Amino acid sequence: MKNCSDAWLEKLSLAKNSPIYPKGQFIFMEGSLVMGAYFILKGKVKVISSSLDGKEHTVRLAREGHMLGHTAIGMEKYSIGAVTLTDSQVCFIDNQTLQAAFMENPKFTFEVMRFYSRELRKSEIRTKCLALMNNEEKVILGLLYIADNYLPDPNDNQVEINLSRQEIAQIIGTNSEQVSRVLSSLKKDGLIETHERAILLCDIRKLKEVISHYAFATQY
Amino acid sequence: MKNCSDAWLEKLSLAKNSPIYPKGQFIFMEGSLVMGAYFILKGKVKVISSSLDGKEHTVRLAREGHMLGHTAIGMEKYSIGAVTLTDSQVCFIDNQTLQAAFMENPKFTFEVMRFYSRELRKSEIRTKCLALMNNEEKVILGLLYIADNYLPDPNDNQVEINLSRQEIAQIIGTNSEQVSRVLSSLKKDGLIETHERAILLCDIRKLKEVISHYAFATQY
DNA sequence: ACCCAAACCTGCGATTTCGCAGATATTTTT
DNA sequence: AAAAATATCTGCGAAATCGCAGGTTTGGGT
Repeated sequence: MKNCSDAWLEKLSLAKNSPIYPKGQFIFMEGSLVMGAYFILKGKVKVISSSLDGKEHTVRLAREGHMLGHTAIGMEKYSIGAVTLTDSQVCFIDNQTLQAAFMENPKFTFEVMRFYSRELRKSEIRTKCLALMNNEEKVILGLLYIADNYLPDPNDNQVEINLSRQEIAQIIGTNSEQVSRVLSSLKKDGLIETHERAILLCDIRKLKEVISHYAFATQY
Repeated sequence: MKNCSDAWLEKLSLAKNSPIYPKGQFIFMEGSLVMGAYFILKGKVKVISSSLDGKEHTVRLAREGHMLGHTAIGMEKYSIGAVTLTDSQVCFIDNQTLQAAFMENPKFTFEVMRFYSRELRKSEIRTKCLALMNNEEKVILGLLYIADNYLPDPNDNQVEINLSRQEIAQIIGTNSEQVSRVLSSLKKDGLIETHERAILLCDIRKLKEVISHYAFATQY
Protein backbone atom coordinates (compact mmCIF):
# COMPACT_ATOMS: atom_id res chain seq x y z
CA MET A 1 0.00 0.00 0.00
CA LYS A 2 2.49 2.58 0.97
CA ASN A 3 5.28 1.55 -1.34
CA CYS A 4 3.88 4.52 -3.21
CA SER A 5 4.94 7.32 -0.97
CA ASP A 6 8.53 8.45 -0.49
CA ALA A 7 10.05 10.49 2.29
CA TRP A 8 6.67 10.11 3.87
CA LEU A 9 7.43 6.52 4.50
CA GLU A 10 9.58 7.75 7.35
CA LYS A 11 6.87 9.88 8.84
CA LEU A 12 4.47 7.03 8.55
CA SER A 13 7.00 4.53 9.76
CA LEU A 14 5.98 5.23 13.30
CA ALA A 15 4.35 2.11 11.98
CA LYS A 16 7.01 0.14 13.75
CA ASN A 17 5.67 1.42 17.03
CA SER A 18 2.12 0.55 16.13
CA PRO A 19 0.22 -1.38 18.78
CA ILE A 20 -0.77 -5.01 18.43
CA TYR A 21 -4.45 -5.54 19.14
CA PRO A 22 -5.36 -8.97 20.50
CA LYS A 23 -8.04 -11.05 18.76
CA GLY A 24 -11.58 -9.82 19.36
CA GLN A 25 -10.55 -6.26 20.20
CA PHE A 26 -12.26 -3.13 18.86
CA ILE A 27 -9.95 -0.89 16.82
CA PHE A 28 -12.67 1.74 16.75
CA MET A 29 -16.37 1.61 17.56
CA GLU A 30 -19.44 2.76 15.74
CA GLY A 31 -20.34 6.18 17.06
CA SER A 32 -16.89 7.13 18.34
CA LEU A 33 -15.19 10.35 17.25
CA VAL A 34 -13.21 10.38 14.01
CA MET A 35 -9.57 11.26 14.56
CA GLY A 36 -7.95 9.70 11.50
CA ALA A 37 -7.53 6.50 9.58
CA TYR A 38 -5.99 3.10 10.22
CA PHE A 39 -3.71 0.87 8.16
CA ILE A 40 -3.57 -2.84 8.88
CA LEU A 41 0.07 -3.92 8.99
CA LYS A 42 -0.65 -7.49 10.04
CA GLY A 43 -3.73 -9.57 10.84
CA LYS A 44 -7.40 -9.90 9.92
CA VAL A 45 -10.15 -7.46 10.75
CA LYS A 46 -13.92 -7.33 10.31
CA VAL A 47 -15.82 -4.13 9.69
CA ILE A 48 -19.21 -4.20 11.37
CA SER A 49 -22.35 -2.12 11.41
CA SER A 50 -25.39 -2.49 13.62
CA SER A 51 -29.12 -1.97 13.38
CA LEU A 52 -31.04 -0.54 16.28
CA ASP A 53 -32.61 -3.89 17.14
CA GLY A 54 -29.24 -5.15 18.28
CA LYS A 55 -28.49 -7.19 15.20
CA GLU A 56 -25.00 -6.78 13.90
CA HIS A 57 -23.81 -7.13 10.32
CA THR A 58 -20.31 -7.65 9.01
CA VAL A 59 -20.01 -5.35 6.02
CA ARG A 60 -16.44 -6.16 4.99
CA LEU A 61 -13.39 -8.24 5.84
CA ALA A 62 -9.97 -6.64 5.71
CA ARG A 63 -6.38 -7.83 5.93
CA GLU A 64 -2.75 -6.67 5.69
CA GLY A 65 -2.35 -3.55 3.58
CA HIS A 66 -5.96 -2.44 3.85
CA MET A 67 -7.10 0.95 5.03
CA LEU A 68 -9.91 1.50 7.53
CA GLY A 69 -12.03 4.38 8.62
CA HIS A 70 -11.04 6.92 6.04
CA THR A 71 -14.55 7.11 4.63
CA ALA A 72 -15.51 8.82 7.86
CA ILE A 73 -13.13 11.75 7.42
CA GLY A 74 -15.20 14.88 7.19
CA MET A 75 -17.87 13.31 9.34
CA GLU A 76 -18.06 13.65 13.09
CA LYS A 77 -18.47 10.01 14.07
CA TYR A 78 -17.71 6.60 12.66
CA SER A 79 -20.75 4.94 11.16
CA ILE A 80 -19.00 1.57 11.36
CA GLY A 81 -16.83 -0.29 13.80
CA ALA A 82 -13.75 -2.50 13.33
CA VAL A 83 -12.88 -5.62 15.32
CA THR A 84 -9.79 -7.82 15.04
CA LEU A 85 -10.36 -11.46 14.03
CA THR A 86 -6.75 -12.40 14.80
CA ASP A 87 -4.00 -10.63 16.71
CA SER A 88 -3.33 -7.62 14.48
CA GLN A 89 -0.86 -4.78 14.21
CA VAL A 90 -2.61 -1.58 13.20
CA CYS A 91 -1.10 1.80 12.42
CA PHE A 92 -3.03 4.99 13.21
CA ILE A 93 -2.58 8.10 11.09
CA ASP A 94 -4.23 11.35 12.11
CA ASN A 95 -6.29 13.36 9.65
CA GLN A 96 -3.79 16.14 9.06
CA THR A 97 -0.82 13.91 8.36
CA LEU A 98 -2.88 11.78 6.03
CA GLN A 99 -4.24 14.78 4.20
CA ALA A 100 -0.73 16.15 3.68
CA ALA A 101 0.50 12.75 2.48
CA PHE A 102 -2.26 12.67 -0.09
CA MET A 103 -1.44 16.12 -1.42
CA GLU A 104 2.26 15.47 -1.80
CA ASN A 105 2.11 11.91 -3.14
CA PRO A 106 -0.19 11.63 -6.14
CA LYS A 107 0.79 8.02 -6.72
CA PHE A 108 -0.15 7.15 -3.19
CA THR A 109 -3.51 8.88 -3.53
CA PHE A 110 -4.02 7.16 -6.85
CA GLU A 111 -3.40 3.73 -5.37
CA VAL A 112 -5.75 4.42 -2.47
CA MET A 113 -8.35 5.50 -5.00
CA ARG A 114 -7.90 2.26 -6.91
CA PHE A 115 -8.18 0.32 -3.67
CA TYR A 116 -11.53 1.93 -2.91
CA SER A 117 -12.80 1.48 -6.44
CA ARG A 118 -11.93 -2.24 -6.29
CA GLU A 119 -13.56 -2.56 -2.88
CA LEU A 120 -16.65 -0.87 -4.30
CA ARG A 121 -16.80 -3.42 -7.09
CA LYS A 122 -16.42 -6.26 -4.59
CA SER A 123 -19.12 -4.83 -2.40
CA GLU A 124 -21.47 -4.53 -5.35
CA ILE A 125 -20.88 -8.15 -6.31
CA ARG A 126 -21.63 -9.13 -2.73
CA THR A 127 -24.83 -7.07 -2.72
CA LYS A 128 -25.97 -8.68 -5.93
CA CYS A 129 -25.23 -12.20 -4.74
CA LEU A 130 -26.89 -11.75 -1.36
CA ALA A 131 -29.94 -10.30 -3.10
CA LEU A 132 -30.32 -13.15 -5.59
CA MET A 133 -28.99 -16.27 -3.88
CA ASN A 134 -30.77 -18.82 -1.70
CA ASN A 135 -29.46 -19.83 1.70
CA GLU A 136 -27.11 -22.58 0.62
CA GLU A 137 -25.52 -20.42 -2.04
CA LYS A 138 -25.13 -17.53 0.39
CA VAL A 139 -23.29 -19.72 2.86
CA ILE A 140 -20.94 -20.98 0.15
CA LEU A 141 -20.38 -17.40 -0.98
CA GLY A 142 -19.58 -16.45 2.60
CA LEU A 143 -17.09 -19.28 3.00
CA LEU A 144 -15.34 -18.31 -0.21
CA TYR A 145 -15.31 -14.66 0.77
CA ILE A 146 -13.69 -15.55 4.08
CA ALA A 147 -11.27 -17.91 2.34
CA ASP A 148 -10.23 -15.15 -0.02
CA ASN A 149 -9.39 -12.92 2.91
CA TYR A 150 -7.46 -15.68 4.70
CA LEU A 151 -5.63 -17.39 1.85
CA PRO A 152 -2.00 -16.40 1.42
CA ASP A 153 -1.82 -17.86 -2.09
CA PRO A 154 -4.92 -17.50 -4.29
CA ASN A 155 -4.03 -20.71 -6.09
CA ASP A 156 -4.34 -22.82 -2.97
CA ASN A 157 -7.27 -25.19 -3.01
CA GLN A 158 -7.68 -25.70 0.73
CA VAL A 159 -8.01 -23.42 3.69
CA GLU A 160 -9.12 -23.67 7.31
CA ILE A 161 -11.58 -21.16 8.70
CA ASN A 162 -11.92 -20.38 12.37
CA LEU A 163 -15.03 -18.27 12.70
CA SER A 164 -18.14 -19.15 14.66
CA ARG A 165 -21.41 -19.98 12.89
CA GLN A 166 -22.74 -16.73 14.24
CA GLU A 167 -19.91 -14.74 12.69
CA ILE A 168 -20.40 -16.42 9.33
CA ALA A 169 -24.12 -15.71 9.54
CA GLN A 170 -23.43 -12.02 10.14
CA ILE A 171 -21.35 -11.84 6.98
CA ILE A 172 -24.12 -13.14 4.75
CA GLY A 173 -27.11 -11.76 6.63
CA THR A 174 -28.73 -14.89 8.00
CA ASN A 175 -28.68 -16.72 11.35
CA SER A 176 -26.49 -19.40 12.85
CA GLU A 177 -29.09 -22.16 12.44
CA GLN A 178 -29.17 -21.72 8.68
CA VAL A 179 -25.39 -21.78 8.56
CA SER A 180 -25.29 -24.99 10.60
CA ARG A 181 -27.80 -26.69 8.32
CA VAL A 182 -25.87 -25.84 5.17
CA LEU A 183 -22.54 -26.82 6.72
CA SER A 184 -23.99 -30.23 7.65
CA SER A 185 -25.19 -30.71 4.11
CA LEU A 186 -21.82 -29.66 2.62
CA LYS A 187 -20.05 -32.03 4.99
CA LYS A 188 -22.27 -34.88 3.82
CA ASP A 189 -21.27 -34.04 0.25
CA GLY A 190 -17.58 -34.08 1.18
CA LEU A 191 -16.99 -30.45 0.23
CA ILE A 192 -15.92 -29.45 3.72
CA GLU A 193 -14.69 -31.09 6.91
CA THR A 194 -15.09 -29.85 10.45
CA HIS A 195 -12.59 -30.47 13.23
CA GLU A 196 -13.93 -29.22 16.50
CA ARG A 197 -15.03 -25.73 15.61
CA ALA A 198 -12.76 -25.17 12.63
CA ILE A 199 -14.04 -25.55 9.08
CA LEU A 200 -11.74 -27.00 6.43
CA LEU A 201 -12.66 -26.11 2.86
CA CYS A 202 -11.36 -29.26 1.15
CA ASP A 203 -11.89 -28.20 -2.43
CA ILE A 204 -12.29 -24.49 -3.04
CA ARG A 205 -12.55 -24.91 -6.80
CA LYS A 206 -15.48 -27.31 -6.46
CA LEU A 207 -17.23 -24.91 -4.10
CA LYS A 208 -16.82 -22.15 -6.64
CA GLU A 209 -18.40 -24.35 -9.28
CA VAL A 210 -21.55 -24.73 -7.21
CA ILE A 211 -22.25 -21.01 -7.45
CA SER A 212 -20.53 -20.43 -10.79
CA HIS A 213 -23.78 -19.70 -12.58
CA TYR A 214 -23.65 -16.37 -10.79
CA ALA A 215 -21.17 -14.75 -13.12
CA PHE A 216 -18.40 -12.88 -11.28
CA ALA A 217 -19.53 -14.22 -7.91
CA THR A 218 -16.05 -15.58 -7.27
CA GLN A 219 -14.23 -12.53 -8.51
CA TYR A 220 -12.96 -11.36 -5.15
CA MET B 1 -16.23 16.75 -9.74
CA LYS B 2 -13.73 18.40 -11.94
CA ASN B 3 -13.61 21.77 -10.28
CA CYS B 4 -10.52 20.17 -8.80
CA SER B 5 -8.29 20.10 -11.82
CA ASP B 6 -6.82 23.17 -13.51
CA ALA B 7 -5.47 23.60 -16.99
CA TRP B 8 -6.73 20.10 -17.50
CA LEU B 9 -10.22 21.43 -17.45
CA GLU B 10 -9.51 22.58 -20.98
CA LYS B 11 -8.28 19.23 -22.12
CA LEU B 12 -11.28 17.61 -20.55
CA SER B 13 -13.61 20.27 -21.81
CA LEU B 14 -14.06 18.36 -24.98
CA ALA B 15 -16.93 17.78 -22.61
CA LYS B 16 -18.89 20.32 -24.55
CA ASN B 17 -18.76 18.00 -27.52
CA SER B 18 -19.87 15.00 -25.52
CA PRO B 19 -22.71 13.02 -27.03
CA ILE B 20 -26.21 12.95 -25.59
CA TYR B 21 -27.45 9.40 -25.12
CA PRO B 22 -31.22 8.93 -25.36
CA LYS B 23 -33.09 7.22 -22.53
CA GLY B 24 -32.60 3.46 -22.40
CA GLN B 25 -29.31 3.49 -24.29
CA PHE B 26 -26.21 1.51 -23.30
CA ILE B 27 -23.18 3.70 -22.52
CA PHE B 28 -21.07 0.56 -22.31
CA MET B 29 -21.95 -3.11 -22.03
CA GLU B 30 -20.80 -5.87 -19.73
CA GLY B 31 -18.05 -7.75 -21.51
CA SER B 32 -17.00 -4.98 -23.86
CA LEU B 33 -13.39 -3.80 -24.02
CA VAL B 34 -12.19 -1.19 -21.55
CA MET B 35 -10.97 1.96 -23.26
CA GLY B 36 -11.37 4.51 -20.49
CA ALA B 37 -13.83 6.03 -18.08
CA TYR B 38 -17.01 8.09 -18.34
CA PHE B 39 -18.21 11.21 -16.55
CA ILE B 40 -21.91 11.96 -16.39
CA LEU B 41 -22.43 15.62 -17.26
CA LYS B 42 -26.22 15.47 -17.22
CA GLY B 43 -28.86 12.81 -16.66
CA LYS B 44 -29.47 9.61 -14.69
CA VAL B 45 -27.78 6.27 -15.28
CA LYS B 46 -28.11 2.77 -13.86
CA VAL B 47 -25.16 0.42 -13.51
CA ILE B 48 -26.16 -3.17 -14.14
CA SER B 49 -24.66 -6.62 -13.78
CA SER B 50 -26.08 -9.93 -14.92
CA SER B 51 -26.07 -13.53 -13.78
CA LEU B 52 -25.78 -16.32 -16.29
CA ASP B 53 -29.42 -17.29 -15.89
CA GLY B 54 -30.44 -14.08 -17.59
CA LYS B 55 -31.42 -12.22 -14.46
CA GLU B 56 -30.16 -8.69 -14.29
CA HIS B 57 -29.33 -6.69 -11.21
CA THR B 58 -28.95 -2.94 -10.83
CA VAL B 59 -25.91 -2.45 -8.64
CA ARG B 60 -25.86 1.33 -8.48
CA LEU B 61 -27.63 4.48 -9.64
CA ALA B 62 -25.58 7.40 -10.82
CA ARG B 63 -26.25 11.03 -11.74
CA GLU B 64 -24.56 14.29 -12.76
CA GLY B 65 -20.95 14.46 -11.62
CA HIS B 66 -20.49 10.74 -11.13
CA MET B 67 -17.78 8.67 -12.72
CA LEU B 68 -18.36 5.32 -14.39
CA GLY B 69 -16.23 2.44 -15.49
CA HIS B 70 -12.95 3.42 -13.97
CA THR B 71 -12.89 0.38 -11.70
CA ALA B 72 -12.31 -1.64 -14.82
CA ILE B 73 -9.07 0.09 -15.74
CA GLY B 74 -6.32 -2.48 -15.67
CA MET B 75 -8.80 -5.20 -16.61
CA GLU B 76 -9.54 -6.26 -20.12
CA LYS B 77 -13.32 -6.11 -20.09
CA TYR B 78 -16.06 -4.32 -18.20
CA SER B 79 -17.69 -6.52 -15.57
CA ILE B 80 -20.67 -4.18 -15.47
CA GLY B 81 -22.79 -2.29 -17.95
CA ALA B 82 -24.30 1.20 -17.84
CA VAL B 83 -27.69 2.26 -19.23
CA THR B 84 -29.26 5.71 -19.31
CA LEU B 85 -32.51 6.19 -17.38
CA THR B 86 -33.10 9.63 -18.87
CA ASP B 87 -31.54 11.45 -21.80
CA SER B 88 -27.97 11.94 -20.61
CA GLN B 89 -24.83 13.74 -21.69
CA VAL B 90 -21.78 11.63 -21.00
CA CYS B 91 -18.12 12.52 -21.46
CA PHE B 92 -15.60 9.83 -22.37
CA ILE B 93 -11.98 10.07 -21.24
CA ASP B 94 -9.41 7.58 -22.47
CA ASN B 95 -7.14 5.74 -20.08
CA GLN B 96 -3.97 7.67 -20.84
CA THR B 97 -5.47 11.13 -20.51
CA LEU B 98 -7.16 10.17 -17.27
CA GLN B 99 -3.97 8.66 -15.89
CA ALA B 100 -2.04 11.82 -16.67
CA ALA B 101 -4.74 13.99 -15.12
CA PHE B 102 -4.52 11.95 -11.94
CA MET B 103 -0.75 12.31 -11.71
CA GLU B 104 -0.71 16.06 -12.21
CA ASN B 105 -3.75 16.97 -10.12
CA PRO B 106 -3.51 15.52 -6.62
CA LYS B 107 -6.64 17.34 -5.50
CA PHE B 108 -8.57 15.85 -8.35
CA THR B 109 -7.34 12.36 -7.51
CA PHE B 110 -8.13 13.00 -3.87
CA GLU B 111 -11.71 13.98 -4.64
CA VAL B 112 -12.19 10.94 -6.86
CA MET B 113 -10.86 8.80 -4.04
CA ARG B 114 -13.35 10.36 -1.62
CA PHE B 115 -16.10 9.76 -4.15
CA TYR B 116 -15.29 6.06 -4.29
CA SER B 117 -14.92 5.74 -0.54
CA ARG B 118 -18.37 7.34 -0.06
CA GLU B 119 -19.84 5.08 -2.73
CA LEU B 120 -18.33 2.10 -0.93
CA ARG B 121 -19.98 3.16 2.30
CA LYS B 122 -23.31 3.54 0.51
CA SER B 123 -22.94 0.16 -1.12
CA GLU B 124 -22.21 -1.47 2.22
CA ILE B 125 -25.29 0.10 3.78
CA ARG B 126 -27.30 -1.23 0.85
CA THR B 127 -25.84 -4.72 1.27
CA LYS B 128 -26.66 -4.72 4.94
CA CYS B 129 -30.21 -3.54 4.40
CA LEU B 130 -30.96 -5.98 1.62
CA ALA B 131 -29.55 -8.79 3.74
CA LEU B 132 -31.63 -7.99 6.81
CA MET B 133 -34.86 -6.45 5.54
CA ASN B 134 -38.14 -8.06 4.60
CA ASN B 135 -39.87 -7.39 1.30
CA GLU B 136 -41.82 -4.32 2.27
CA GLU B 137 -38.81 -2.66 3.83
CA LYS B 138 -36.68 -3.46 0.80
CA VAL B 139 -39.16 -1.80 -1.53
CA ILE B 140 -39.27 1.32 0.65
CA LEU B 141 -35.47 1.34 0.73
CA GLY B 142 -35.43 1.08 -3.04
CA LEU B 143 -37.87 3.96 -3.46
CA LEU B 144 -35.81 6.15 -1.14
CA TYR B 145 -32.61 5.16 -2.91
CA ILE B 146 -34.12 6.15 -6.23
CA ALA B 147 -35.52 9.35 -4.74
CA ASP B 148 -32.09 10.26 -3.44
CA ASN B 149 -30.65 9.93 -6.92
CA TYR B 150 -33.48 11.96 -8.48
CA LEU B 151 -34.06 14.72 -5.93
CA PRO B 152 -32.48 18.06 -6.79
CA ASP B 153 -32.87 19.32 -3.20
CA PRO B 154 -32.34 16.81 -0.38
CA ASN B 155 -34.79 18.75 1.81
CA ASP B 156 -37.70 18.17 -0.54
CA ASN B 157 -40.35 15.91 0.86
CA GLN B 158 -41.94 14.79 -2.40
CA VAL B 159 -40.65 13.31 -5.62
CA GLU B 160 -42.05 11.50 -8.63
CA ILE B 161 -40.41 8.31 -9.84
CA ASN B 162 -40.73 7.00 -13.35
CA LEU B 163 -39.27 3.51 -13.32
CA SER B 164 -41.10 0.30 -14.11
CA ARG B 165 -41.90 -2.23 -11.38
CA GLN B 166 -39.36 -4.52 -13.01
CA GLU B 167 -36.63 -1.89 -12.78
CA ILE B 168 -37.38 -1.22 -9.12
CA ALA B 169 -37.32 -4.96 -8.45
CA GLN B 170 -33.88 -5.22 -10.04
CA ILE B 171 -32.52 -2.58 -7.69
CA ILE B 172 -33.57 -4.42 -4.55
CA GLY B 173 -33.21 -8.00 -5.78
CA THR B 174 -36.80 -9.17 -5.96
CA ASN B 175 -39.42 -9.46 -8.68
CA SER B 176 -42.06 -7.16 -10.09
CA GLU B 177 -44.94 -8.96 -8.35
CA GLN B 178 -43.53 -8.28 -4.90
CA VAL B 179 -42.99 -4.64 -5.82
CA SER B 180 -46.58 -4.34 -7.04
CA ARG B 181 -47.93 -5.86 -3.85
CA VAL B 182 -45.99 -3.49 -1.60
CA LEU B 183 -46.85 -0.45 -3.73
CA SER B 184 -50.55 -1.31 -3.44
CA SER B 185 -50.23 -1.55 0.30
CA LEU B 186 -48.32 1.76 0.56
CA LYS B 187 -50.97 3.41 -1.61
CA LYS B 188 -53.67 2.17 0.75
CA ASP B 189 -51.75 3.74 3.64
CA GLY B 190 -51.50 7.05 1.77
CA LEU B 191 -47.70 7.06 1.68
CA ILE B 192 -47.54 7.09 -2.10
CA GLU B 193 -49.81 7.89 -5.03
CA THR B 194 -49.65 6.47 -8.52
CA HIS B 195 -50.64 8.37 -11.63
CA GLU B 196 -50.61 6.16 -14.64
CA ARG B 197 -47.23 4.48 -14.33
CA ALA B 198 -45.48 7.16 -12.26
CA ILE B 199 -45.05 6.83 -8.51
CA LEU B 200 -45.34 9.92 -6.33
CA LEU B 201 -43.67 9.66 -2.93
CA CYS B 202 -45.99 11.97 -0.98
CA ASP B 203 -44.06 12.04 2.27
CA ILE B 204 -40.44 11.01 2.08
CA ARG B 205 -39.82 11.68 5.76
CA LYS B 206 -42.63 9.35 6.79
CA LEU B 207 -41.26 6.63 4.52
CA LYS B 208 -37.87 7.01 6.14
CA GLU B 209 -39.47 6.57 9.55
CA VAL B 210 -40.87 3.20 8.57
CA ILE B 211 -37.37 1.81 8.13
CA SER B 212 -35.64 4.06 10.66
CA HIS B 213 -34.93 1.20 13.04
CA TYR B 214 -32.25 0.21 10.57
CA ALA B 215 -29.70 2.74 11.68
CA PHE B 216 -28.06 4.60 8.80
CA ALA B 217 -30.41 3.06 6.27
CA THR B 218 -31.32 6.51 5.04
CA GLN B 219 -27.79 7.86 5.04
CA TYR B 220 -27.45 8.09 1.28
C1' DA C 1 -61.16 5.73 -31.97
C1' DC C 2 -59.50 1.18 -32.26
C1' DC C 3 -56.24 -2.60 -31.67
C1' DC C 4 -52.32 -4.90 -29.89
C1' DA C 5 -48.43 -5.53 -27.06
C1' DA C 6 -46.55 -4.67 -22.89
C1' DA C 7 -46.86 -3.57 -18.15
C1' DC C 8 -49.36 -4.04 -13.93
C1' DC C 9 -52.19 -6.09 -10.25
C1' DT C 10 -53.75 -9.88 -7.30
C1' DG C 11 -55.21 -14.65 -5.83
C1' DC C 12 -53.45 -18.98 -4.67
C1' DG C 13 -50.81 -23.11 -3.89
C1' DA C 14 -45.86 -24.64 -3.57
C1' DT C 15 -41.60 -23.80 -1.65
C1' DT C 16 -38.31 -21.67 1.27
C1' DT C 17 -37.03 -19.48 5.26
C1' DC C 18 -37.59 -18.45 10.12
C1' DG C 19 -36.98 -19.14 14.83
C1' DC C 20 -37.97 -21.65 18.95
C1' DA C 21 -36.78 -25.65 21.56
C1' DG C 22 -34.47 -29.51 23.00
C1' DA C 23 -30.45 -32.54 22.38
C1' DT C 24 -25.50 -32.80 21.83
C1' DA C 25 -20.86 -31.11 21.78
C1' DT C 26 -17.15 -27.97 23.11
C1' DT C 27 -14.84 -24.58 25.99
C1' DT C 28 -14.12 -22.33 30.29
C1' DT C 29 -14.40 -22.07 35.12
C1' DT C 30 -14.15 -23.88 39.64
C1' DA D 1 -12.04 -33.73 36.74
C1' DA D 2 -16.63 -32.05 37.41
C1' DA D 3 -19.67 -28.34 36.63
C1' DA D 4 -21.23 -24.45 34.25
C1' DA D 5 -21.51 -21.71 30.30
C1' DT D 6 -21.40 -21.37 25.57
C1' DA D 7 -21.78 -23.00 20.89
C1' DT D 8 -23.67 -26.25 17.58
C1' DC D 9 -26.96 -29.28 15.44
C1' DT D 10 -31.58 -30.69 13.99
C1' DG D 11 -36.75 -31.27 14.05
C1' DC D 12 -40.86 -28.99 13.43
C1' DG D 13 -44.72 -25.75 12.97
C1' DA D 14 -45.43 -20.84 11.61
C1' DA D 15 -44.58 -17.30 8.56
C1' DA D 16 -42.77 -15.20 4.50
C1' DT D 17 -41.62 -15.48 -0.12
C1' DC D 18 -42.02 -17.24 -4.76
C1' DG D 19 -43.87 -17.64 -9.17
C1' DC D 20 -47.55 -18.93 -12.17
C1' DA D 21 -51.97 -17.67 -14.06
C1' DG D 22 -55.52 -14.85 -15.39
C1' DG D 23 -57.68 -10.44 -15.50
C1' DT D 24 -57.00 -5.35 -15.90
C1' DT D 25 -54.80 -1.16 -17.26
C1' DT D 26 -51.67 1.57 -20.02
C1' DG D 27 -48.97 3.22 -24.12
C1' DG D 28 -48.09 3.44 -28.97
C1' DG D 29 -49.22 2.85 -33.42
C1' DT D 30 -52.62 2.61 -37.32
